[in-house]
Amino acid sequence: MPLNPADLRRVSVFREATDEDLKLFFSKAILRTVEEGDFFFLQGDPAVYFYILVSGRAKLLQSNTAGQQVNLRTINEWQMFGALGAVKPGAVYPATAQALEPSTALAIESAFLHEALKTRPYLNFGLMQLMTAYIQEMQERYRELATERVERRIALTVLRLASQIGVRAAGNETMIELPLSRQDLAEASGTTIFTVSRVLAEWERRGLVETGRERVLIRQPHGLVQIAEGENP
Amino acid sequence: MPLNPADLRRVSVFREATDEDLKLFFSKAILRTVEEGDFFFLQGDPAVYFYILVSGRAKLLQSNTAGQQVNLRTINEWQMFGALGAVKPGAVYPATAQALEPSTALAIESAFLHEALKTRPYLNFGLMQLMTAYIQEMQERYRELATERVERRIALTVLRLASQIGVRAAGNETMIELPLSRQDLAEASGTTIFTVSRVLAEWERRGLVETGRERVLIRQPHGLVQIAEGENP
DNA sequence: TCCCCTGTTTGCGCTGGCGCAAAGAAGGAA
DNA sequence: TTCCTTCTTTGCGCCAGCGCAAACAGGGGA
Repeated sequence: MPLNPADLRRVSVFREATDEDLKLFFSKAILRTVEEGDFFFLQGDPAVYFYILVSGRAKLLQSNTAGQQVNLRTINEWQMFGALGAVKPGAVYPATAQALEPSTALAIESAFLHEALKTRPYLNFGLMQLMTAYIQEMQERYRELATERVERRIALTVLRLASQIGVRAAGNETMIELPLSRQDLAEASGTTIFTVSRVLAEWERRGLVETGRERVLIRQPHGLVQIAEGENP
Repeated sequence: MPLNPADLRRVSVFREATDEDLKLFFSKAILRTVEEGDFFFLQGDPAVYFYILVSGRAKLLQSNTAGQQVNLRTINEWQMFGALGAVKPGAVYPATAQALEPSTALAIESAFLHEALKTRPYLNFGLMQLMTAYIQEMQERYRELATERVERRIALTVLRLASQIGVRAAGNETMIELPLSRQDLAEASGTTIFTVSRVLAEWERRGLVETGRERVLIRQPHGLVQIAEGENP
């Protein structure tokens, strides 16, 4: 699959870019290929590059000193990640980026984006939009984690991930396929794989989902929405 | 206390502003006074204004449908808040801002900031710095909430708040005074006032803190750091 | 000074969800 | 096909922390 500068326009931040800018950024980009489970960067590394995921899927995670992990977000094709370093030169990545499948990404030096920001208002706006949306998502998730019970949290997480990285199941309008392990869901909803497993098993008994190894198929999105929102489910 | 445009320079975003810009923003500002417990804005209101706290103290909080609250951040003098609306015109406040003490703030129309951003790179940079720092804090807090036990979370919260809004106790270098109720601490650390009360009582027994009505005095910051970081306290 | 309001403490019981261990599937490699 | 690895399930026990209720205390107003 040969990439060309115009592909960059699929990245939200570059939607308004001129063709010249696209060429310029493209010429500065290095293509990096990463195996499933390997890392684009580690929490604490100097944030020299930012990335644009071209193919595959990745996750941003943070670990505490004991090694326990939480998933901060899941990255889809044509999304930017690791861009915080462009704002604060000399910063380190506050999280780790790990490939969920074999993936490729364009790597561009943060310093280059940093310079570009000075003269291109559309970039500033685009980045701020991204950051704003992300802040809002994190605030919501924080509230959910603090106030909601596990089952609801898992439902909210599954629905959120479905809208972000889910794909419609073949031959069906409403069914959504999620290629995530119990571990991934546990880390994304702030619980353990045991609890996720039990909750999904219960949902399967009720016909809401169908589960498999590293896979969740949502059969009745509406049922999950009810659990996620219901007053006393 | 008469305010003048130069005071705006105490706001991080305006540090690099020209004197003319300060005058301009100042001329657009309305001074709002708010009683303790009252609101600058409510979650869901159209984000027409952003604010700069001039005196007092406030908190940003979010509630879920059942009315349970979480504190997102505590706002000190000369900090901006409610500025997300400037990025997305037509947005609503994603959180509620409530005064912790009698407070005053300058209110400026978001649309004005939005326009100003188009021609003033320093504003873009300043705002992004703020947003970046806030994203990192939220990510950390999210991880803490997901992976740490209550006592450690409370210690982390108290230390964080101490650095953000604490004041040195009179006549002592290391002791820090925090004017927060158990309720505030519970909402900021994602637990209940009962648990906060019990934990603080235990710390007081150990001589780490001194507590009072809506007040915590940190006697041994180092002791709290140990709890916050200790492998197996 | 007393009263009232609001915040805090504490005892008690309970349970949601964690954590381990061990067994059970599902793929992949050879 | 068989073996091995990795992921998932399930039973079981347990306890951290929640939630209620009721008593307690501090501070401000009259």
